[in-house]
Amino acid sequence: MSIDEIFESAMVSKIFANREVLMPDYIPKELPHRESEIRRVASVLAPALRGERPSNLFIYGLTGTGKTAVIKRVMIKLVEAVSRNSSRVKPIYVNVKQRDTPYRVMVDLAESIGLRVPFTGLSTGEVYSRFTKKLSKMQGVYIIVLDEIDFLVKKHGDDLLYKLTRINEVIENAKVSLVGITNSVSFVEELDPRVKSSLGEEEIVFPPYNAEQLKDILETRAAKAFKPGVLDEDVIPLCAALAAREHGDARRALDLLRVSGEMADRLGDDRVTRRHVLMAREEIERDRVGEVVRTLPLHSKLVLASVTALTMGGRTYATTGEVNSYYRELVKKLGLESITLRRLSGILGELDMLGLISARVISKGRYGKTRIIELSSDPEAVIKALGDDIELAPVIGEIARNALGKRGSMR
DNA sequence: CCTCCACAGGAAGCGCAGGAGT
DNA sequence: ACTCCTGCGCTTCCTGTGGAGG
Repeated sequence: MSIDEIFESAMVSKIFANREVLMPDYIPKELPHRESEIRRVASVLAPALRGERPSNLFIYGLTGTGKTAVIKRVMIKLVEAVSRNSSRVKPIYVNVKQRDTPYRVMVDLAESIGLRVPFTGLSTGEVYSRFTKKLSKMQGVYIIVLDEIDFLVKKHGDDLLYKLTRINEVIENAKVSLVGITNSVSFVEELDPRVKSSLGEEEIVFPPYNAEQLKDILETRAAKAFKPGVLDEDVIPLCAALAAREHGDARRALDLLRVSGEMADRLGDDRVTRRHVLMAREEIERDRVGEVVRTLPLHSKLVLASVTALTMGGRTYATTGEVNSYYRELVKKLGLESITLRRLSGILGELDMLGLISARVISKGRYGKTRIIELSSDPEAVIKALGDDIELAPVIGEIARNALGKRGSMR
């Protein structure tokens, strides 16, 4: 295929009419099965149009239940209403998971009102006071949305949150209300009671979608995204069913549908079939694993490599102690300094949170307490991603060969 | 019923890089 | 040039603990 042909075929898809509609950051006009949530959010924020401060709002719901889409949709509508109305409302959206330190969140907030702040070098307090100073001189209602706020609190406490809930006492003209969005319901219990009561003036819970509802969502999007008649009839139900298994995550369902389409496109097929969905599912998993693994620090990679090596072949799990001794051998081979057991234990916890491994603590009575560690992602994807790190090449090669050997002997 | 293993996981703090202000 | 700030990966020191074996 010539370059021209590649570009040509990339421009005219046989499958997609408008792929954008399936992208994670696309905010649709219609959000099926979220009508009542939209109404509630809108009615909480509506006082902003009269120049009053809306109540602070807390939104709970698992990932992919439409929290972000709903709040963004309402904000868009709010801004539209404002331009007709002449009052001044400014929504500020920060995804805390991507900016997961108090400092970076403050930087985002500051930048959103037109302050220029360095990404390091100042104290958080300094950025905060510049922020309030500027805000004092401004007019209007500011709605600060902190998405996935639990990540910030879990790692750095609720200090910043506490300050933000009290910001109205400090500033003069502008009014600020907060919208907190969280995936974890239990997280609220860990908050300072003052923060809890202030932030939870209004609360809305987003229930997960069931397979039927996911189907509706996929169908409305698919109607815009795909050319007519390219989807096999069992594609959407399959995407919906697979995502419903993952606690009704709409984002996963949409990803699956989009990647299925991309698969068909890439293979030059005219229709999207069940087969493409199954391929898409694997590809998504590989991508996720690859990306997470690649950004890991060196010793985390080594720990992961140890877990992988130990859990391949006959063994299904390893204990912390086993991982530690394997890890120390790897380190020795590479001529590096090893980390302590305490740190290794912490890394295992982190890898667990990232979903690369699954670890649960058990007691073996007389023989102590330990973690039972399993690899919860595709070993080949992990090895491949680890192999991209040149520093690890010598040891990964051996582990990979070992894995292939063991699999071969099992056949 | 008590012990004691093999760790879990909290707390504090260190050294470094990147950067601001003075 | 100097001090002070942050995040990050890490260490040191520590207390806590489920349950098999005595």
